[in-house]
Amino acid sequence: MTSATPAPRARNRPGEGGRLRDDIVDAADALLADAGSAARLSLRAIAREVGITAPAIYAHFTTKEQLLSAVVARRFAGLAQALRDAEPESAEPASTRGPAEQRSAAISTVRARTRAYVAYGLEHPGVYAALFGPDADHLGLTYEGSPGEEVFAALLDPVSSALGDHGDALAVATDLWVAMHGIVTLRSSQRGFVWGDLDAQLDRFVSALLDAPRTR
Amino acid sequence: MTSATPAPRARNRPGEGGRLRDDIVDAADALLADAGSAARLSLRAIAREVGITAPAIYAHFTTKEQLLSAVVARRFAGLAQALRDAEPESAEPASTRGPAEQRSAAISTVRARTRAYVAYGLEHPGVYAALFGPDADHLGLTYEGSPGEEVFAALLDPVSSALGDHGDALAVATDLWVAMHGIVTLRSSQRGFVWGDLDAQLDRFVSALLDAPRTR
DNA sequence: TGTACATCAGTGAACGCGCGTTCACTGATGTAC
DNA sequence: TGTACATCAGTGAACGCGCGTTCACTGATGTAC
Repeated sequence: MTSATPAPRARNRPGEGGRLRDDIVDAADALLADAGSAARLSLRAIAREVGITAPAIYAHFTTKEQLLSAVVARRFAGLAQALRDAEPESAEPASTRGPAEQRSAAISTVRARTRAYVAYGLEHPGVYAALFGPDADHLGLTYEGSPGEEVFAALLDPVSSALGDHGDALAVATDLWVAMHGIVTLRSSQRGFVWGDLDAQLDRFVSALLDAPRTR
Repeated sequence: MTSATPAPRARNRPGEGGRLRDDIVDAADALLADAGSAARLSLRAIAREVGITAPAIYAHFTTKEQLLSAVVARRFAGLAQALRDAEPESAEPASTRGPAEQRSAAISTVRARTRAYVAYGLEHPGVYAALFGPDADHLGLTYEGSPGEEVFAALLDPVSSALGDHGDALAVATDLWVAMHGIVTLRSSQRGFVWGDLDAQLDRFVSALLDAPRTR
């Protein structure tokens, strides 16, 4: 990770300057993962991490904000992928399913994705804060609509499957998002509090909000 | 509130320098309420707001952190008081109550206090972030235990009354806190999201977590 | 009622810091002859 | 195989900024005689 003495960087060959761009984003991402928040992330620190002087960054990003946007966009995509990749522990074959089995499979997917979301947030609070924290909207991110939309969709889909016509899937998914966000940020900032078991807490929310029996 | 041209301040008389201390805390509090976060709050800005030079602050606070702690401590007390003051809309006389009435009264208190908490947070996101945000623990606040403890107690008490022996009051109160925190912070930072009705959302959480019938 | 004095609330200049950003430049590399 | 040259990735110095904090001081006030 970060070394006290920055490694001097071998200069790229002409035509390969683009490589530096990736290295810069990588370094910014690594620092963001270590540091507490995007606000504490300075261009100069990123340059130090890469082994470069700060002005060299301007060949690839016209502004600090633009660089941060690149980092955050990549992380958003990564989080959405992590949710989609999260599989329920005991996935059964999709065939020979009645409606009840389908509902319970969808609930398992919800559980798996909420666990993935919370794990992602708790592992790197600084990254999470950059995505969903107080200054998230100042980063100039412009997806279609809200930047968290792809992530939210990965939650809304299985909730819809689980509820079918019986319930307001949008409201339930929103409530789940709120609960997960609360878990990640409060557990990160209130280290002194006596938090119970994480999975049990998540499970309480999923069960209560989806009217499902608890698994633990 | 803040004026562009700071009002020149009349010098306190000898022996009355202590007055400045209160004015400084008031100004810092006002700026915190306006600004987004404590990190953006500078000693010099506070001094400007009071109509004083920055070094004058050091007569009353040895450090910026100590000043912020004073502000935050006062706000914590204010939030706890706001919760305790929150009364259910239709409070009935305490006499002639059976167990069922007592439970429903306790649930009403829970509803009232959660509404008060969320209202407090949404009205002043900067203040709220200073109390419960990512950097809250760096403020050097030392109550007995965690600084939010008095606030948490104001929530735990009615939850305990509502549940009696049937349920884990600590877990439910914790979940409610998490949900409220999620509501406040996500609604503050994700302004672009289509949030539904606030009271309805809060109500869903209270009902789901306390196994109570929904009121709306 | 008048003067000398001590108190002390608050000032003004200065410090060193890290920041984002600009600018003119250097010097290793690949290419053309 | 050797030399001149153009490219361009990255450097180094400098800018103005606001910050927290320090220090020696000023000058209005209340008090003692």
